[in-house]
Amino acid sequence: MLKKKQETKKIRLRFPPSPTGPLHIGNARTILFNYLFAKQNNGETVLRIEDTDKERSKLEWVQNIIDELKWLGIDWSEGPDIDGKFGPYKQSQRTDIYKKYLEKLLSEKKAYYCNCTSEELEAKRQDQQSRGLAPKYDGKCRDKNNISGVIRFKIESKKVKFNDLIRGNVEFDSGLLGDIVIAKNIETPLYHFVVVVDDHEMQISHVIRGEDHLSNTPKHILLQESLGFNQPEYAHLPLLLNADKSKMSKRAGDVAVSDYHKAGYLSEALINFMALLGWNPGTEKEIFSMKELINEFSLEKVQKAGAVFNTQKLDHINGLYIREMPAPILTKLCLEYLPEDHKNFSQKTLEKIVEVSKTRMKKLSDITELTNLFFEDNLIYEKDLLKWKEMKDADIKEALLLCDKELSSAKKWDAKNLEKILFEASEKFNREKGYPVENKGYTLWPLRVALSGKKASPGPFEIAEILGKEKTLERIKQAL
RNA sequence: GCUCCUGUGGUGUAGUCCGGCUAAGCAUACUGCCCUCUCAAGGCAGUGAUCCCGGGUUCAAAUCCCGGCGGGAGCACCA
Repeated sequence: MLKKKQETKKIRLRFPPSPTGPLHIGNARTILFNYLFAKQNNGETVLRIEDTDKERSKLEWVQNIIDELKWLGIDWSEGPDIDGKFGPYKQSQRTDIYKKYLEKLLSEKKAYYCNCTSEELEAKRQDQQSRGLAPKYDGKCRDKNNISGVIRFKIESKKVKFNDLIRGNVEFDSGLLGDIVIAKNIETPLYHFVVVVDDHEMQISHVIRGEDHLSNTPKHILLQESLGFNQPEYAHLPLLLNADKSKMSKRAGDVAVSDYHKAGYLSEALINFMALLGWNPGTEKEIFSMKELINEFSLEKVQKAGAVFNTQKLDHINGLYIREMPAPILTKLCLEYLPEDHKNFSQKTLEKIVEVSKTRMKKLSDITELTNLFFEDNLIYEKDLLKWKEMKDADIKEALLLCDKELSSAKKWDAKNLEKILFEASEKFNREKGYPVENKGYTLWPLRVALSGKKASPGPFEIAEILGKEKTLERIKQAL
């Protein structure tokens, strides 16, 4: 039945962020689902900036939203940056359109001016709540014929039913609502009103939004009915939750896409992870490119319960993408997390550094800590760290001396050859000292610590190859 | 308080519509083993869910019905 409607009607989705802050991760996920649904159905997408709240909306946030969406690989067919046939795409520039409909409602007596004071309203609200009633406007100004004040929309008391593509049939009693304010004045319409007008004007076919809007839907439907608009299809996505299961937008921590961007998450990984929050393909596959998501996404497979945003899983997926990434590209992305003097290193060397470190990375920013050993002139570490198991200090020294000697005469300076040389040295050393022959730790551990200054690092051969002969021998001497 | 949505291991989820094939699959996290000079990565294994609870229907229920309880969201001259 859904199919039939779609055949006759063009699929048009909208991305409606509000520029009162940076692009929120929950918002980004909602937009992603809109995007996937649109792309899959060959539909069009509209980026609509919901900036009717002049106090809180800022231009810089509009830019942040556009930048981060593009970074994520989400594009749109119409929007404030590229325009389109249903523009303008910032609500703050659409006042005339809203005004027209506002006047229509007013003249048809479907809306009216109200000049109750906020103190008065607040008192009534308190009273209603204390009596166990849902707080709602009592309709005092309904028939007063005021000519100024806020504009209220007359909500008729009835059962409002609609079909949600994810939740099925949903029913609300609009009698519990009370007349809602749809505009502060004729020039300043409010959210519920503009959203309904714009969705109609922009010919939006499907409204896919967060579950927090589920109980707002009857207001929108009533408004549509009064205005004579068609009703779009609705789908309400489960909310993104904090670890304590509260709504994620109410968290103070990292909730902006730009936070994750800066921390070094890859856009592909973030997209993959976000898609899995509330959706699954019904198979055991869980690594998806955007292209695959577009093919395999379906609203029917969207979960109904809220999904906790689990950073551990994000880290895992991100690590996976990092490991899969070709060295040149990964290196380029890592550049900004490397110290300034990385410019003294050749592209080839930087690639090697990244290559030997990438299995340890969860995020791009990890590269800083993981690779500082390659960029520092003098390593600072406790001499004790050089000791493998219960080795004697004298033996550590001897092991390092041996490494120094063998490496000094190495002809081919690459990891593979160095490994061969050092394995032989290790065997020789263990035999002389009476250590277990196969345990290479007696030489390799002191060597690796001498080269890295860390208890965990890439192997000594890789490090040596990257450092080069001169620097390698220098570090060994410093450790002695 | 009222309304609506929702409820499978710590987390994301499969299975729920069309009851039995799985006393619950996968992934993550955690633990251990293997690999190994270390840490990762990789391979293997394990801990962890009486499927929110209580009734009912049935030969049989995570799956159907009823009643509770828990969680969340919304009830703005914010969006």
